[in-house]
Amino acid sequence: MSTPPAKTLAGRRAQAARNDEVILEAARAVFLDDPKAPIAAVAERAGVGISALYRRYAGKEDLLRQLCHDGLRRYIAEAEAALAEPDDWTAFNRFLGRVVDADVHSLTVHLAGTFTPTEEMGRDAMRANELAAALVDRAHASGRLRPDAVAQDLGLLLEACAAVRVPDPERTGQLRRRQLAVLLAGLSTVPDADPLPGPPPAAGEFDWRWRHRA
Amino acid sequence: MSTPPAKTLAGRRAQAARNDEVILEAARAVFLDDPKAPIAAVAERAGVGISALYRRYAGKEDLLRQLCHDGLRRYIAEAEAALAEPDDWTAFNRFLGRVVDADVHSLTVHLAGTFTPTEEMGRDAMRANELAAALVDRAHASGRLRPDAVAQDLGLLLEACAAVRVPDPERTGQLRRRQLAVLLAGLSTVPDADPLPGPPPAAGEFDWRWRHRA
DNA sequence: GCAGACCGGAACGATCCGTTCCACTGTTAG
DNA sequence: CTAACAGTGGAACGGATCGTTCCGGTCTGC
Repeated sequence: MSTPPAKTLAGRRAQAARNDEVILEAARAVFLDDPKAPIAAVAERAGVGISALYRRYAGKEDLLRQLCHDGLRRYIAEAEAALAEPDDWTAFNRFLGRVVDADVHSLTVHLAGTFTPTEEMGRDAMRANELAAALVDRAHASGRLRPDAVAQDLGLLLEACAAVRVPDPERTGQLRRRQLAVLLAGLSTVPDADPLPGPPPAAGEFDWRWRHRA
Repeated sequence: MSTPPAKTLAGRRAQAARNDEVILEAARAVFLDDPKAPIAAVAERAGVGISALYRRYAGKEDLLRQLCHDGLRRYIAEAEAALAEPDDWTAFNRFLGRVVDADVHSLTVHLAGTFTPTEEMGRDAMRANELAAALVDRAHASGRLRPDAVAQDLGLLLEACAAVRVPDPERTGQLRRRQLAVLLAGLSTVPDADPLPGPPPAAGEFDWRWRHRA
């Protein structure tokens, strides 16, 4: 037993293990393109049958939840990585660039509400918020972030970038980077700027995604 | 004949005429909230039966098209009104504020693709682009708009604002205004700004909405 | 007072999609 | 070598949704 031929792609077991990844990858691509896509589309994209999906996930909701949780974890990982960066403003900058490039936000936002979140997700979401707030604090400390920007503005910013969409995925990435650059410039300190209008976004105002969805 | 009682709200005719508006208003509200809402939802919101809808529109697609065309006309009207403003930068500013407040973009973007556009809409879309380009030109002339911003950036900007969404519509409006303020600050001229990355959005890159939608 | 505009809403038919089920295949344990 | 079986493809099912049609009823305008 145990890897009879040492080759990495032998046997049914290995094939199955590889399918694990293929399916997740396909699901990510498909649901990123259309959050309401049928499950069959995922199977087709992955080049497997529907059974291969149902063997791994209890149902569509289960798959969606896992996918979304992965996105959340990625977000946290990027935040932690950015916090290791010594320069405050660079950390802030780098973090946003990474998150936008990884398209984490689309997953999180467009999929939230299509499943009932686990408690662990709730905890992770809290941690994500804390990390983001820490990055914003440091950005404020650097003096490069305009004083009336708040942590929740990150949500707005990421949503804005995720909204950019053209048929070609690569081009989409470029345009999102452009959008991000504009937004970052808008959030930067300038001498004679008018203050941002209206009450700033509050803490709970974006968590509604993690709860209902009538 | 002709208005036997001079009152504004008498008779079946008047009721019918009023329904015209009520239905359009309901349709706007419903499809703004969910572009894939069933037609029955519009009828319910309007407080009328389904027949009242089908008496006025050949089908769902017809209603959607009309709704979207109205949005386009509103966009054009706002652009023309803004062009009458003497100060270049103020015109640019005012125009965007109005369009964001009127939520024109949501209609246009989320509904496009759900119907086959008429030729007149194609012409109107062209005119809209010309007017927007004129506003951008004037904004450039004022020296307040950063030189590497192009007309197509308006599309990106409006999309970003429309992406902001919370349950309460009024609050949504406030947050969009905030978003707009950040974006405008980002598009404003500042002395030592880094140039915007990547190739700028090109002319045809957003017209794909007006064509297919597999 | 009657023809018909106008309307409400039930009913229909088509479509779509999540899930189940079963036959099949190559693998692995003994 | 072979009997079990994990793993799979994909057809089929049942439920839900939704656009559209249709019919019976009501009130107006002449």
